[in-house]
Amino acid sequence: MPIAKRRQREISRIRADILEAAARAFARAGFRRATMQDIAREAGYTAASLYTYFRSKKEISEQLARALTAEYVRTFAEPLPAGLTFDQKLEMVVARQLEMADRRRDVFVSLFTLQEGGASDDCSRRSFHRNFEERIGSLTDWLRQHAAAEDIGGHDPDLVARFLVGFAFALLHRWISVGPRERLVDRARLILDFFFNGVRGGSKAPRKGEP
Amino acid sequence: MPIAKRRQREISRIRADILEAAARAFARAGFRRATMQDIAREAGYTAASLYTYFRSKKEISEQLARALTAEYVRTFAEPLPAGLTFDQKLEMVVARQLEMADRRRDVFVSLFTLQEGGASDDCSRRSFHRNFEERIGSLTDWLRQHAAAEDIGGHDPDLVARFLVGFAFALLHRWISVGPRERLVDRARLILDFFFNGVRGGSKAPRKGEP
Amino acid sequence: MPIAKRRQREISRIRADILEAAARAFARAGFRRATMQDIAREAGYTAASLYTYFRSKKEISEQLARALTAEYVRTFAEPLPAGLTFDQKLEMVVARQLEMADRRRDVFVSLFTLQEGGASDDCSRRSFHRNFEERIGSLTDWLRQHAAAEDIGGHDPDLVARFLVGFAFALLHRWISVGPRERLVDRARLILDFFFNGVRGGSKAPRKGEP
Amino acid sequence: MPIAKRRQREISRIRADILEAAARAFARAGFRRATMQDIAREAGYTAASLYTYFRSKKEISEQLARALTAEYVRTFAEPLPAGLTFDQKLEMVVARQLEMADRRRDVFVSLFTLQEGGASDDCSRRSFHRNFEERIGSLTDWLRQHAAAEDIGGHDPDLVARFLVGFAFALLHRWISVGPRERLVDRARLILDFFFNGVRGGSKAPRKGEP
DNA sequence: CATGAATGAGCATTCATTCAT
DNA sequence: AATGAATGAATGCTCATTCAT
Repeated sequence: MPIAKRRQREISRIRADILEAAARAFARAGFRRATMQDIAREAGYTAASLYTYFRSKKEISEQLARALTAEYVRTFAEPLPAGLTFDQKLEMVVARQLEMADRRRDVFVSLFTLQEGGASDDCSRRSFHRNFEERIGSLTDWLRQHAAAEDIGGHDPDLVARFLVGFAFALLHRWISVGPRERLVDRARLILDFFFNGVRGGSKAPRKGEP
Repeated sequence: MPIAKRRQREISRIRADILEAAARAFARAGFRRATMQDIAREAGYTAASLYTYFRSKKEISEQLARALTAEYVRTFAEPLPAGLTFDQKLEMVVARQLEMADRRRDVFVSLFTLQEGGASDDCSRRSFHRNFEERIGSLTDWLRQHAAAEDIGGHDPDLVARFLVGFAFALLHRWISVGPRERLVDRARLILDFFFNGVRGGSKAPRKGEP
Repeated sequence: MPIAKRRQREISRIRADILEAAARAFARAGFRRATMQDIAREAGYTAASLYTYFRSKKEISEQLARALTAEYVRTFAEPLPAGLTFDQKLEMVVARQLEMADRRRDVFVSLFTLQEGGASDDCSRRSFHRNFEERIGSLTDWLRQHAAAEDIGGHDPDLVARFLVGFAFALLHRWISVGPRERLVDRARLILDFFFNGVRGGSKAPRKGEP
Repeated sequence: MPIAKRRQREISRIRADILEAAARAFARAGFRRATMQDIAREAGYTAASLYTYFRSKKEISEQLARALTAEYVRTFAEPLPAGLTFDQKLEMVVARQLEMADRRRDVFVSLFTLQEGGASDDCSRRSFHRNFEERIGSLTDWLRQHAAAEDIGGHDPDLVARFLVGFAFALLHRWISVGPRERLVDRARLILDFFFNGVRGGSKAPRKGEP
């Protein structure tokens, strides 16, 4: 039945579209404020139609969080070239993540905004938090696997992971603030420099005035 | 008319109490989900009574944001001992801020959560954002005033400021996640170390395993 | 054109099937709560398909009521053996009706439940009521035709008819309540006894304890 | 605090009013079809206001069913003059019930219509059924207490109770149908006659043509 | 001043119905 | 003929806000 197959694909496609639309709507207005109408409008449907593809607003946000997390985690899962030093590996991973953020702009803002939770009840806050922590956790795991203790100065990998995410948060916010005049991915080296060497760190390259 | 004066003070006191209550309510449930009833219960009033002191929920959130920002800015404004190096000054300022975060825990969570906006309309999002940026701005200004270019490695002060806030975000989130088993302020040195020297930075002191 | 004829029969058959399905769905959930999906599932179709055979949910319920009434009325219309006394005739008719109730259990429950109306507007309530009254009316007519005044103690046939239906209601409800451990038709004699002689009536047969 | 007392009474009064309004609305349109707006309009409030007094539509219907059942049960609970025969006692009880039906007309129709249930889920159907059966049960109990076996011809009291309710159903339906041209309570003797002696029973009084 | 009560504006969700395939 | 998908019209319920007491 290639027709059923096609249908299935079509449905998956539409579900993905709706999730994208939801990401935009959530990014713009937050989870609670974004109404089903908003999401529907963004997706080119009516609110009622969304219920053909998702059982509830809650399910939309959960699946969105899940999808974002999955995409995020995938940046670690994808294999790295053999024979790289830790520093090189980290640079690649950070670059991948920033590239992803560049590519999925609206969606990425949700990542730090979904705090409101995936739904109306308390378990939704948990749901968001769980997802956020899942991301931290996957980065922590990656560090444990690829970094020797001296690579991260003997620090707790969980803390290190959070600092890295903190950098991302900083850049993302700037990006939101000043607009996308620059690609995040171009800042990968900067983050790494900061991360490895600190503000006055070793990068001898002459600094250009930042925009 | 000292009686009018007293009344005025009383009102200011109550307004401050309500803002504190709102901060707790927002921290617990997010801006949208926290109802006027929630705030009122937290403050020991009924919802209707809040309207004696504030015109609307929006005004509450705005004033809260304003108050938080003011308190934050004050950590820069307060005079520093003369004759300190930049590094010492920054450590003091960071310590002050972390101490404030420790002291006003619930309130501080709002700072990163209020993203939902200060009210139902779009201008409220702006309002929150404006406040957030105001904080970045004041830190940037402080850096411009107190840091020579080489103190911050020739980087854009705005970027540096955001990185510092990124550190705070990282720690704060960890703190939310693992619970307040430790005071943030105790991590001031760690942040500074990281900030100045990076993950493998100079602090020769042996690292203890982080909890 | 025997093919058109066959098609016609097929359509009638399907319409009847759908009505049966609707009866089950209505019996289970009430008219309003039973959705077109419910009916369709019960009938082995999709909701959209029902519209091939009926213009609306309202039409379904109306036709169902009509069909039930018709079936009910048929219990009178079918000829009775000649030469019976009124009591014997009534017993036969009552037995026929109870037998019908036994046979079409689900459907029969609707009869007293459809009160909710045949549709969303007021005229549907009328519609149900009209059908209910039509049934009463046909029984009344039957009494007028077959009962001499003294057969029913000089009472108003309409009242007598309602009392008979009241008995049926009583038994039906018991049946719903205690489950179908017994066939209604077995109670025909009981009803007649009650009807003719009252609770302490003449049936000298020793009473067995009821279950 | 007589003021709190008064408030409490006022609230009880309003709650009772709303239940009455709900009874009218349900009687007119059935449980599902009657909207909160309908009830509110009937009660002279807006829909939102009802939520000050009841948590949900479901709670309204449950409390209504409870209240109706309680009022019904009270017709048995109230003491009867000593020294009456069973027949006399039953006549008094039946008269009380019919008088109640006369007095609370709208409410009483609900009694046989609420079938749709007290709410949207299945437990509501149960809820209604439970209430209906509770009424049957209380009548059954009353019969067990006051009727000797020969008083009810050795029949199962549960069955007898249902027959009595069947009579009420019959009259009530007639009443709805032909309008309230007569008071139900005036028919108490008729019911009793029928009940004790059947359609051709002993009452020698000349029958008048029924309206 | 504090509050109980009332309400208008919304919102998530359901469902009968339509229509292109 | 059968259906998956789309949708307008409701509907129960929430909540910020107002107001009389």
